[in-house]
Amino acid sequence: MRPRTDASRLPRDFFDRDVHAVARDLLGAHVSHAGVTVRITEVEAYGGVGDPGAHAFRGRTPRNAVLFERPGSLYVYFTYGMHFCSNLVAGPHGQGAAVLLRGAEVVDGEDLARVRRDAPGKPPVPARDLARGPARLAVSLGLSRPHNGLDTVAPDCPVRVTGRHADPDVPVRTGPRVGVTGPGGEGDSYPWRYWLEGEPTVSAYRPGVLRARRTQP
DNA sequence: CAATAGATCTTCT
DNA sequence: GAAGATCTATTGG
Repeated sequence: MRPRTDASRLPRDFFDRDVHAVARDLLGAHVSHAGVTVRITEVEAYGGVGDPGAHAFRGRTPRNAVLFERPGSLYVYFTYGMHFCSNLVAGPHGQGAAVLLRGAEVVDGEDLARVRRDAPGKPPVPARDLARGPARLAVSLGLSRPHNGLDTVAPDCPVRVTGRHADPDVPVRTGPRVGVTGPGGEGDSYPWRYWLEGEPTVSAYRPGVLRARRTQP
């Protein structure tokens, strides 16, 4: 038997490339943390400064500072008052580009993922929904604020990114990014969402919608 | 099944 | 002050 080649951590060079190449090649890769391993089936590319849909669009701020760290860094942000989403910073260094992890299949540690995802008194979450959607994925992996900024390339990093691109026989599909409003969302200019065709763990497409006001106009 | 509203709070303008 | 790279429950067809 040949030793498994997908057990090694993806190196800096993997991440220090164009964000679209990194996004495509992350499909089928594995991410492990805190006893759970997932296989990535859906991602989105965010181009950094110059990409109207990206957090880095208006340059570096305290919140998005990690986007400007070394490629391979983990950018975890808090949104909608209750959810965390995770990204892997891509190259070139300093541009602010990153790949949002949007959907994955739990391939190890399903019991742990279930503990994190199941709500008391409610029916159990179907297996395919454990990491379907960026916030659900972060919950299954146990990722939140303290993990922001971790360097996944480092040998001792608790977050491991392993494996390579997807099975060449499985087509990669592309489309507009989910939940992005205005320029950078729908339209032909930013079909920057990538997923593996036929995977049940790919999140449902939902156009960006402006939320209704909470207060009087 | 599709559409919508509510939850909840950080961030930047 | 307002919007946000979301999720869930609920309502309506």
